Amino acid sequence: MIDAAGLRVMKAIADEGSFTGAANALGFSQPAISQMVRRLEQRTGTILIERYGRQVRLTEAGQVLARHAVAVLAALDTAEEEIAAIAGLRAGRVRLMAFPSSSATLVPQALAILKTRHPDVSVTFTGAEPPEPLAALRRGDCDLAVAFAYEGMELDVLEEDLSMLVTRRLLDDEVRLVLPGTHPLAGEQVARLSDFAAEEWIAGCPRCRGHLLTLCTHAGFAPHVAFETEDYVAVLGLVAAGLGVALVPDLILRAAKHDDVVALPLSPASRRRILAVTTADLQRVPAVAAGLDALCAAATAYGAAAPVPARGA
Amino acid sequence: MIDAAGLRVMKAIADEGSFTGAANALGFSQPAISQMVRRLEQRTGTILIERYGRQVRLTEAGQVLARHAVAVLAALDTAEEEIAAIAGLRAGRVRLMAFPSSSATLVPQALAILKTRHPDVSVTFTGAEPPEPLAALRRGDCDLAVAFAYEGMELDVLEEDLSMLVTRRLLDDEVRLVLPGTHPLAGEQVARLSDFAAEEWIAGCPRCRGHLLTLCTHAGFAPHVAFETEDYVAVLGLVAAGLGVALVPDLILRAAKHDDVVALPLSPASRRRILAVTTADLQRVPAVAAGLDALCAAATAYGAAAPVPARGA
DNA sequence: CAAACGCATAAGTGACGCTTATGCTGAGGG
DNA sequence: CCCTCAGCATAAGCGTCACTTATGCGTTTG
Repeated sequence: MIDAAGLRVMKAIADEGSFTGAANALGFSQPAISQMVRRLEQRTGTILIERYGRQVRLTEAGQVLARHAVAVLAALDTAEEEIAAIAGLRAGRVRLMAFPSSSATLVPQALAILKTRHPDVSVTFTGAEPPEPLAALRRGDCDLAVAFAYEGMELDVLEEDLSMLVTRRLLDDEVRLVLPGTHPLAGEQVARLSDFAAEEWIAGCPRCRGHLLTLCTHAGFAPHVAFETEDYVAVLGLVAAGLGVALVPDLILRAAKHDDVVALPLSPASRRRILAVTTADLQRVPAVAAGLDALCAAATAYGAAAPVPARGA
Repeated sequence: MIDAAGLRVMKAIADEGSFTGAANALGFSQPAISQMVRRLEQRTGTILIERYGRQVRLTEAGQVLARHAVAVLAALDTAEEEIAAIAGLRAGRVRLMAFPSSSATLVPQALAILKTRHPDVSVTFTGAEPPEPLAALRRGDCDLAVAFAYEGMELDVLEEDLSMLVTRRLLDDEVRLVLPGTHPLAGEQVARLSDFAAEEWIAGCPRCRGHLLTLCTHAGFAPHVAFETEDYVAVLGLVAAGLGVALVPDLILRAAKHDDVVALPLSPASRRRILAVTTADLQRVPAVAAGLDALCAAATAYGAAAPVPARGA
């Protein structure tokens, strides 16, 4: 019934004291104001303006409208400003979720970059096991997720479902074989899996374990998995203690170094692909896009840096 | 940029959880909602709604809009309600002004009627000498005025300027000659002015004095005005004390009776016309119209009542 | 796997609201 | 006292905005 335009007109008339003045102030022609007022009057069924001679005055009802106009227009302006702030990255929010082992390296770097670039964007981060980040993304509880996928897996059923989501490739994380420094093959340049068929194996997260099994199957043996833990620091500790060997992604090795272990590139090489995931719509939200960019920047920084040497520093 | 309709749509989507639900709630078709959202999004330059599969969710910006929507729409509703209250006489204001001698009789009666009929309409009354009520009306400081005009005056210059104002005739107030009860002519049925050419005269307000002079001129003499006061109680007191005679309107005699005086009808009769005055626009304001009606009702009540008897009760 | 549900898109159309042009009336000045 | 200016009202014209119906495509559900 009453719209913002009408209120704006009433306020302009109250401020300017005339239809012509209001028209100039609002960038309309004078008849436009006349018509607007008439429409308002017949919509409200009340006379809003008293025409006396060639001056106009607001009636009580007109003053009511003009008074409410300031509140309504102010609220509208506030809303617009908040929207503009979100659009201009002077505000806004990104809710990031990632698998735990990314939390040590890539994510902190990305968060730091984002904070530097856009200090007013608020970021929340939650580490969670797959497929929780993507589930949260689908539920709307998260704006941006970091996921990974082992490449070369024949069975896509093991991969997470990426339908209706958009991904951005962050970096290819080379998987290395970690063995004790005292191991006979610790001096090699590369590691062939078949040479370790008789070893005891230490497996990481469920999907990493699946990847291990797949690779070993290709190499012609079934690994004997002696230990299983999602804590990669523990994995390295176990290896250092000589309790077995493990496949560990390079990204983790950079964060969790261990002096007593050696990490050899695999031959043939195997990588896991690390992806940023969001939805098509959220991708266009400035704060999310900024978060995405920050992740990419952090990833390229890692990619540019030399991979860890085979022998622990 | 953002209008009330857009906010209403955003709020409806937030409440209903779907475009279709919002469309039903607002009485629109579903594509109308789609288009509105798209328009809002390209106007704000921000994505407001995240379409995931066949469900829709508000983005942060969308939530901002929905949140402000409740405030803005509530303010709009409040404004509409206030206007409706004014239109429905559940609120509103009448600022009444009248010449002092009306304050004792007509105006209190009218105010009582108005208060009974519309208890929620707020009335303010100010007594003021002419032409102040009409000046206030022109300035916009008053909504309704009570004025009077002596009829039969050749010179309209003495009357108040009624241009650009609308009037409503309330009642014709007969002017009587007031003389002491002990006066030789106190027993007559009517009074001929020429019989009082030698009397001392007591005059009322300036315009009443003008009227007196006009009437006496017609009667062929120039009155000797011994006293002048705007206080009609004082006039009656002076007459009762035998200090002179006076012309006093019937309306005043009803309020200010005095046992020791006699009020005779004039021959030929003379009346002053009492008018309600307002502007064409204010006439259409419900509260003003109600005030006008109340004045008319009070006036007809007075007209119906028998005029005061010649001899004081 | 089929049906249903929900949003997006396209085309059409009606009406709402702004513009220019003009008239009328009151206010101010010569 | 008349003339001119200023300001609101009205009329006619027209462009555009927004809502409608019809349809398609995708996802979800039985």
